[in-house]
Amino acid sequence: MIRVAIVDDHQLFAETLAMGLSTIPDIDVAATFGDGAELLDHLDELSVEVLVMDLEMPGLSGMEVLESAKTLPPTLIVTMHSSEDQRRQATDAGAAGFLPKASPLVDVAAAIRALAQGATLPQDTTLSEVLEAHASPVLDPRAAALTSRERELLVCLAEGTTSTADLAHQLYISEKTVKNHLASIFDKLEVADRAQAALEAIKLGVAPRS
Amino acid sequence: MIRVAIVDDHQLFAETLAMGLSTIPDIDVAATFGDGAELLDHLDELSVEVLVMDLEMPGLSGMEVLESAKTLPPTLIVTMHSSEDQRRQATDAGAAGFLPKASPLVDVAAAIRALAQGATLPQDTTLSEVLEAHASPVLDPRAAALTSRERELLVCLAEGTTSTADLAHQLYISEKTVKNHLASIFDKLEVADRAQAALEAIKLGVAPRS
DNA sequence: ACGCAAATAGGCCGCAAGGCCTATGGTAAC
DNA sequence: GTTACCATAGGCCTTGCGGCCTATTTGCGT
Repeated sequence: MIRVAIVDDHQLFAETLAMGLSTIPDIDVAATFGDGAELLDHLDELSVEVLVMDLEMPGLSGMEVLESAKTLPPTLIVTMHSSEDQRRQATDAGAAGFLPKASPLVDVAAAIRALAQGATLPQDTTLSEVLEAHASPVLDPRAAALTSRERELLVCLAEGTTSTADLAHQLYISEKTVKNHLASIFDKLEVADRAQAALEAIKLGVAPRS
Repeated sequence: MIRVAIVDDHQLFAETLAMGLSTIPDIDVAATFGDGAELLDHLDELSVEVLVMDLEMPGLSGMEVLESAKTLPPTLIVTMHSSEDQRRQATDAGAAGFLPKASPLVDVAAAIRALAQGATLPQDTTLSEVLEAHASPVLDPRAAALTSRERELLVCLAEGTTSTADLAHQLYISEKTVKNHLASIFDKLEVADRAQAALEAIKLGVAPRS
């Protein structure tokens, strides 16, 4: 779980980005702030691993935060007007990555993973390679232990197919096999029943959030 | 379920706004588009009830869309630089509402509900009253039939407390009562067991999405 | 060639879950 | 003051779930 803080003066953007990132199973949004001053007031208490910040902000701007604070976590700049100048300025000031707000969410997630591992984002054409290398979420060890068939079953479960008979029909296997798979799922996810398994599958990103 | 389309050239914003709005139980995001031309190409097929659009866009801007298209659904403008001029221009061109991107998500949701009912957002101080009037989601009739105690039980369920005994302890009631509540929940939500009830509770917004 | 894990399938058993019924005290509506 | 609904609680019964075994076939790695 990578702990992230978001700093952006547009509340709607900050809020929805927080929600979007929260749905990614290996990213946890610890807090969101409206400007740099707020951030610096609370950063110590939060043990944040990666910072996601806008440059344009009222009060303390992102640029000023980068320049003033010495001990920031690796910081990803996500900004609207991404000129070459800004980019250079920001990286000179200590930003570990720089993405335009036109990027898709998966790229932001990939960038966060890269920064969490101590990497910095290149500004040249190798950027897309770095992002692709970190494209897939780091699965929880419990979820990683699941076999492909167990994952299929979990998806059905999380979509509301809960009875043994229905699961058997939907997967073209016998009821006995369904129960076997379920038993090993319960074991691996450390849960007691179908209900908990379905909820856990969604939390871990194994099944989609409808 | 209010069907909404989002138009914004900043993919990250459009994507996360779509996710954020999707988590609101009475709002359904039918599609997102990157500029006005894309929107106009597909709008007919989608039967969208409310449009959420940025003004600043490459290609066909929001302003141009408002002026060119005659038969748009009620349109909410969500923009970054909200000057009085822009606001007047947009409403003159047919926008039914205007909010800055600094607004919280709940306000956007409230505005969408207002527009879906045919209202237009006022620009004066009565705006907050209108938003407050539409602040709470229009609950699914099935969820609306639940009693307060049944909702409490569903929240526990959706958070992973699935056994009768645990539920009884957590709510300070007997196991028998838990089963009674569950039975009426199954009846009202039209589900068969605890697993489906937990999933449905999250879908309907009765229980939080952790 | 061998071993290991996954996917399939079955048997057996005990307990919990879900269906269906009655009942009582409290409270809000009319 | 009567009606209606909610929250509480219990009994009874059947089915299905989950726990614990064994077993066969397939495929992958070495």
